[in-house]
Amino acid sequence: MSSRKGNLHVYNTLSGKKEIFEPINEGLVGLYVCGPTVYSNVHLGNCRSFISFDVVARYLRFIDYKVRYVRNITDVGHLVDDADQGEDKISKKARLEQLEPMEIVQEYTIDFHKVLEQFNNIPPNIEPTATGHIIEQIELVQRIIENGFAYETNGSVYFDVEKYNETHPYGELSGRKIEDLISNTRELDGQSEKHAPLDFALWKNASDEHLMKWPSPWGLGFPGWHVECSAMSTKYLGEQFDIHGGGMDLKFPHHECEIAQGTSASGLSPVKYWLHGNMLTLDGKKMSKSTGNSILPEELFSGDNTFMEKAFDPMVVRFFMMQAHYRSTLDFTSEALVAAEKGYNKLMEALSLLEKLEVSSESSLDVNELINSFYTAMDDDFNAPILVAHLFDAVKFINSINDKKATISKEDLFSLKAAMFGFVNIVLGIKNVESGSDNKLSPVMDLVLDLRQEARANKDWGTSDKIRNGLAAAGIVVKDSKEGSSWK
RNA sequence: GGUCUCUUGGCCGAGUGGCUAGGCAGUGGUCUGCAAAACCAUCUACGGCGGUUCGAAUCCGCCAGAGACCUCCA
Repeated sequence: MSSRKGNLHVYNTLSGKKEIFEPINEGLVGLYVCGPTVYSNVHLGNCRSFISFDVVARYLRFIDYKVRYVRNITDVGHLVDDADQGEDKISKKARLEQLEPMEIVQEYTIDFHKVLEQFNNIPPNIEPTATGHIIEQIELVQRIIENGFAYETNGSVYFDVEKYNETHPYGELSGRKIEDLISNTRELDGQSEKHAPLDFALWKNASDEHLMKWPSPWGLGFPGWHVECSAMSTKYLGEQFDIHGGGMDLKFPHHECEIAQGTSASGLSPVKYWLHGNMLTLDGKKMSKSTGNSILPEELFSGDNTFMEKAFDPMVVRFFMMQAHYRSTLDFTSEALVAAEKGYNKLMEALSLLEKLEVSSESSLDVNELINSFYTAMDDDFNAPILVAHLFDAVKFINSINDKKATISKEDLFSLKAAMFGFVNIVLGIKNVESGSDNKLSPVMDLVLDLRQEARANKDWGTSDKIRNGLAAAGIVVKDSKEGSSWK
């Protein structure tokens, strides 16, 4: 499997094209993904991003890389819009609810973990918090000042963008030119402290009413908007690491600033491959909490929402997301979810059928070629939708074998089982939702189906159909085949 | 206003110069006591106009529409 490593190509936002993936240290991958700000429940759009990068981490490991996956928890609020007078988002909510800021942080961190677990995401190896790395952030700011790329004003420290731009291209990630940025700058609070409107805060002086603040060489304050990711990625992955992921909406200014901070601190561009996931849309518009155009995972799983006509299992939602490429927007509609649910069930059916197939001396299809297509799909910038398409090729093949219209050899069945399990469960992270087949129900069902079978043998269709319809009403589907009846 | 991206069949969604994407839905058939499932076959495409090319959904230009970023946001 390790021979697969050289084939992976990833789309690097920095270069604007697909590049062959070659880690800085052979066999090892440093992966950093921007985590959530824990001042409210994560919505589905946030989840998509974390699920996308979960698949990235999973596939890298699947092809035998040792991955250190770091994803931060932003528990220091970032500045909000002008109306909030630069007030910290987390402390604002804390005062509104008469709670300690860390109480809020705790509540939503737990929620975040719970939701991602429902989506079957694998936790990152390190999940550092911003408040736990204030010292590292201060040290980073100091280094940037020492290198001449930042200055202090009234207890706040700002990054000197124009100075940086003299030697490094500010805007290289998001494809912006500094002249355009300057001409488009809006008047924002605190601008009078800056030498130039484009400069951004590395450290902010805290007002008296500010709840979250720490001592620093520049007085009491709190870290600026972008330093935490730079400080923590450097600490755990080094001054230069392989992959940095995040949503498209973080490209500018957040990731642009991270590049500027990292480069001005160490002299090295911090990230080799920048990967950006696209937005989840609802009614064709970006899912966003602030516009009310969002849905919480819980609401989706319970069906308690105004957008969807029914409830959907987390695994169905995850499968739905896998049918779209991570760099494309994905529109969330009830109709599309229903379709995905059916496709998901079909895939799961085939997977369990794999355990019962009869083998032949030869295979009527090139199984190695089929399995190879799974790898090829994922090697092409984690193209999960293509992988899913090939998985359905396999589904068709499996069903045909079951119908005695195709054959598979013992060796090929072994390989196919391993590959299907590997790509569906391990790579895509999709597991089978157990449907009522618990210990107590099972013998009861055996008895019921046995009775029905007797009725059918007597051509007592009335009784037979009554049983089937009754079970259907209870959500249990009975399927008859030549070998007997089964249920789920 | 600036920068960028997108527009694929009933729905979702891949593909980026010639070769079936796939899922769901539809239609016809096989199987079945009838269903369901499955299998086989089949239908509905590349926003509009022009250009490059032997050939374009795919490259170029213009037009229309949508979206993202420019401000915390995955």
